[in-house]
Amino acid sequence: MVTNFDKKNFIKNFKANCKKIQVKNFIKGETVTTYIEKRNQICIVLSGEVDLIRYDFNGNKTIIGHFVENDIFGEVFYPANTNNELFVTAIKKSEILFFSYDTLFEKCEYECVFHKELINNLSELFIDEIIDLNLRIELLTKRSIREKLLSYFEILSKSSMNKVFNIPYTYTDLADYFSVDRSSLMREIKMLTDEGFIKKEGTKITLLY
Amino acid sequence: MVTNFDKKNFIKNFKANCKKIQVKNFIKGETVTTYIEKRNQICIVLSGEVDLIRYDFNGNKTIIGHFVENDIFGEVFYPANTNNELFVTAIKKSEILFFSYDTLFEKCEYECVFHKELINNLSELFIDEIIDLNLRIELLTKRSIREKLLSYFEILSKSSMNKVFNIPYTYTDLADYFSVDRSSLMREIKMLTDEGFIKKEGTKITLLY
DNA sequence: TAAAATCTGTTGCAAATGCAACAATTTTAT
DNA sequence: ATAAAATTGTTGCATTTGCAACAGATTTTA
Repeated sequence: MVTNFDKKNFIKNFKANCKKIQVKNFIKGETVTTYIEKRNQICIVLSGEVDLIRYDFNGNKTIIGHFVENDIFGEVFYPANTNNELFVTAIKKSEILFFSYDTLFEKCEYECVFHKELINNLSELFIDEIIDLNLRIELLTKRSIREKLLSYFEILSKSSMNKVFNIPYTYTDLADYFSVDRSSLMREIKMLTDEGFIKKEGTKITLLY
Repeated sequence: MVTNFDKKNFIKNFKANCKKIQVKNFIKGETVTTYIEKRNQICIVLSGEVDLIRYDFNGNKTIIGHFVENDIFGEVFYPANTNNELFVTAIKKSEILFFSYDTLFEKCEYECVFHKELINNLSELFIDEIIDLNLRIELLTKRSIREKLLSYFEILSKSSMNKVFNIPYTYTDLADYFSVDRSSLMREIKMLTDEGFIKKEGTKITLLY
């Protein structure tokens, strides 16, 4: 985090105060939204988890983004001109906040002081989102599955300040996050294990170097 | 763009009005900045072009980001815990605006009305950055070089509203943008040409379908 | 404008990755 | 609690991609 700003508390206030927003609940499997150009929708995950899914022309599914509590997503952030069908599905029971970016900077009917604060804090959410995306790019640009894995493990290890940590995804999802074949990912993990770089128990990984 | 907001004009005003910023000039090859954790620096390209470069442990160079006029970049946007050396180099004569994100929301000593506007517009810059990053991820997650090329061509074609368009990079840089081997990229382009999908004259591409 | 540097185009071969398929295990839903 | 669904682990083989190397073209610099 950039500042000491309390994201969670901000979102709670946001929800309580601003009349320009909607909050909806979704059960697992439900479609939260589809990305429709020019709607300028922004969403924030209040609880639960959602995936941003792409189906390409031959029906292949790719998870483009994975959003958890306090993450921000929406069609505003997505480039136009990519002719993919994009939609967001709840992968567990989720509570999502919706608003239109366009109306956000309009004067609030209650002239609330809250608005200025809100806009400031929105920047923090944006920055967090940019950081997440840069992290993903950092990994995606690594040239081999091995390099991707080692970089990713490095990050997990550093952020938990421990040589032992848990991968927060299933291996199936991790393969998708790296955009590589699952069996190739498993093979590489096996090699890293056999070569003594890591120890693996389920999704619990221990760095041995 | 999300709104009718005039980014260029905003930056000009920003430069003229706000005392919390610095503007510096760089010649080709000069280092603009290095990413140092916790400095919370944000930069905007006023003119010219800069590359965000990563050198990994075995000295391989990767262009992580390419920023042109009005693009925003900086250490604030970059995940901590990645132990890479990151720095930004001017690839041509460039004028760069610097400020610290932390001081941005502090009261301006001149109490300028400009500040509120500035913060609003900063969001637009952030959103543009997020869109760029999502576009890059969209391409990076395509599973083959062929798919990457076709998606990219599709985007260039749509945004120029023409079957004929120019790739705004050298092929060397394009390979790096896709994070693939240059000769493999050239090979795939040759195959697309031979199979009659595209016509190629230098970096000018014509879609034949 | 000549020399240096970079970029393009190409290839053969090696290495990495993807694909398909399946059994075993674990998780989720009824 | 049990059936259904999803995930894991594995392999052989096909395909894609990377690597190295080089000559020719183009661009940049002095």
